[in-house]
Order: sequence, then structure tokens, then C-alpha cells
Amino acid sequence: MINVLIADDHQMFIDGIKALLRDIPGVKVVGEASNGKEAILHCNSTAVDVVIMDVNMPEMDGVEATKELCKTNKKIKILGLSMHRDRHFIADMLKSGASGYILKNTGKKDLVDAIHTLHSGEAYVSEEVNRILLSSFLKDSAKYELNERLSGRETEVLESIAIGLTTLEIGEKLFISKNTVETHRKNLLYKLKAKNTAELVNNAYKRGLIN
Amino acid sequence: MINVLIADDHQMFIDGIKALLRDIPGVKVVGEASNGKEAILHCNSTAVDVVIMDVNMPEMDGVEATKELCKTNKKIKILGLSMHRDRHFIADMLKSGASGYILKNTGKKDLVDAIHTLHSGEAYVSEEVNRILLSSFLKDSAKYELNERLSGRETEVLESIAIGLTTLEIGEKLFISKNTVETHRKNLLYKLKAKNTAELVNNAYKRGLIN
DNA sequence: TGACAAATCCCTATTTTCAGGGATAGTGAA
DNA sequence: TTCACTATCCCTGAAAATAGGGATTTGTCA
Repeated sequence: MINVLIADDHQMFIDGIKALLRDIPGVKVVGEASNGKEAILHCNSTAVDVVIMDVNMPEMDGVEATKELCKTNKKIKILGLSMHRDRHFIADMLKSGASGYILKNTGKKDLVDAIHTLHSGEAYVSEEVNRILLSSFLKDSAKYELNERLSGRETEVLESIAIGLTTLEIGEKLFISKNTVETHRKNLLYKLKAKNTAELVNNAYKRGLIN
Repeated sequence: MINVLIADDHQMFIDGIKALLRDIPGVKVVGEASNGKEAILHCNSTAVDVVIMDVNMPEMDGVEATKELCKTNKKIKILGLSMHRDRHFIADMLKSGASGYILKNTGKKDLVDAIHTLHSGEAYVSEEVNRILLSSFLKDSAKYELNERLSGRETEVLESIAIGLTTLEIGEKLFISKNTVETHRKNLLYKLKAKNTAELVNNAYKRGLIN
């Protein structure tokens, strides 16, 4: 029997998946969580084999929760799950220790396959995820991948930009000079491949850097 | 027997809801659709009593599909569904002819209640949706409601802004002068209560005006 | 028909962003 | 001990956005 935990911030999705998995012999949903913290708590108190982990969640997101779980509990397998076909989500989850990844636009069969494959010790990604990863590797390698990740300060600046603060205001807020903010801005534009502020915020959303 | 059609662009969500409703006596899922157009086609060829309609879908969204369905088929009841607790979605769907609305963060019970209530001819909104509508009515009335809704042209401009086009480029793209785009921009800033472009894109995302 | 909303166009002046250079100091890894 | 990365600071000039006015046309709906 494979014990499964579902972590997603939409109760209806959890209820749906629970109903869906009830028909699958050998699979049992033993718990649910609406954010990363709850998922970790559950895994520490209950025996869980596979966690179906949504990437975007409040409180603590799927990436952080995956890191934490893989550190403390080596046996638990984590299956990443998201709506967006963004390679950064996928890469982050897999690098954090997830053994599989599927998209919400794939169907029941993929989910069931993934659970079984993960439990057998192998990795699983759905076809479309595989294509995304492949084209990502062909385009630019790990070197760039690291470059694209934002530093803590850059994230702070990005969030400030999104709520409508100007460069000067951000400088005042973060106790740094206008010039420094400008540099961060330039680096953000470069890293998120944006031409201007509008595209920057747009791309940040698409990559899940802002909620 | 209540014949239900599910329209959502995430197959896994559809599969989940299908599994969930299989246990409910008197309810039968007779079809599924991944966008508004498919939903309409289905309703024209199959006998459908209740449509579970996601608001955000590609091709044709839930609001448009609802308008269309209510025009051609008066007997079909539509249950709006979305992730975001944004009153504009709710208002749009209900004004377009939907008889109910629930959020994806509510559970199985609400969904089943809603289907039964709608089929009996009554309207249904989940508790949280009710709160949102109430506080919306208390704050500002229908007058403002209309003002805040974007016109078709404004939506086009908004989308162009989000992909990083400048005012001049948008003008060229839409075959209108720079000045006109500037006016649309101003109105967008006012309607979405944003101070600048960054906040504009941010707020547009929060309201689900961009995907 | 007359009010109203939407879509179009125009202007000036100020503020902000963007592109393009450049520089220093600390930290941690190879 | 370099090398890479982060964070900080600086400058200029051009481009773009924003605030503040104003105006006309078209279509809809009461």
C-alpha cells in the first residue's frame, strides 16, 4: 500500500484527487495539507510514502517544503505539480529533491503512473515536462540557470517595484542609494529577459516569483 | 438525474471532479470541455442540466461562454468557478447569467450543494463568495462597478503593456495614435488604482485580467 | 432624442526609467 | 589565492511614462 499525502491550497482540487485515487488499488490518501508547513507537520507525524506537492502555495511553497522534507526524511518521494509549464518551477522542484513532476493539464493516468513509478524508486516526469526540460537543456546550460536565480536583495527590489514604488522610493525603503536600486533593476531586467518594468512584472508572475 | 458538464482547462481538475461526483447519487457527468467553445458545442449536442464553468480558460473564457449559453439555452444552469476571490469575476459571471458561484478553495460539500440547488431552480453562492459580494455592495455601488470594468480596447492595451511594448509600439500595433494609447493608459491606471506601470501589471494579475 | 460611455486624438511639463559605461568591498568556493 | 557572486555606489543622455489639462466621434440605450 502506497501512503499518499496531497498538498495543495485548493480544497476542491484535494477533494477531487482524493476521489480519483480512491479507485486505485494499492494507493491510499492518508492526509492533506493546504500549504508547505502543514505538509511537513503531517509527514513528521504520519507514515507517508509519496507527497503530491503543488508548487504555488501560501505560507510555505512547494520548493521550500520539498527541500525541508528531503533533508529530514530521505525515504519520502515527492511529486511536483503545477499549472504553469515554466521550466524554472520544474527545475527548482527537481533540484530541491522532488523525484517527479507533472502538470495539472495532464490527466488521471499520468498521476497514477507517477505515483507508482516514484514508489518503485524511479523518477517520473510527464511527456510534456520532459519536452520542456529537454528544450531547456538544449538552449542554455546550468551556467545560465544559476545566473537567472535572483539574490535576496534582488527579490526585495522586485517586490517593491511590483507594488508601484519608484527607484527613489525603493532606495529610501531599503536604506540604499538610488544608484544601487538602478543596478538591481538592470540585473533584474537582464535575468528575467525583460525590456522594461511592465514585462519585468509580467515575467516575474509567470515564473511565480510574485504571488 | 442531473446531467453535468465540466469545463476547465486543467484535465486533472476535470478528472478529479468526475471521480468526486461519481459517488453522488442523482448526479452524472455527461461531458467535459477544456475551454468555452468546447463547452458550447457539447451543450448543443448533449442534454446538459448544469455546467461547472471555470472562469479562466483559453480560446473562450467562462464569462463569454456563459453569455452565449444563456442566450441559446435558457434551461441550462451555470455554476461559476475560480481560484481567485476577486469580486469582478463573480460579478461578471452572475451578470452573464450564471446561477451560482463557488471558489476552488472550498470543498466537496459546497460543490455538491451547489449542483443540487441550481438544478432545483435556485441560485447558490458559497459562504465566502457571499461575503465578497456583500462587502462589495456595501463599499461602492453599481455605478463604480461599471467604471472599473475594462473596455475591449483597454484590455488590448493592457495586454500589450504587459508583454513589454511601449506606448508608441502599442499605437503602431493597434493602428491608433500614441496619444490615444496614452489616454487608455491613464484610464487603466485609474481603473486599476495603480500609480505606475509596474503596479498596473501587478494589479491586473491579481484580478486575473492577464494570464 | 439626449445622455452617456467608449474610442479616438492633441498638448505641455515633469518625473522616471533605461542603456551605457564604470568602480569598490566582502564572502565563500575552487 | 584567485575567481565568481553579491551588494553597494556613481555618472550621463536619451527614451518613456505620468499628470494635467482639453477635444471629437460613434454607438447604445432609455
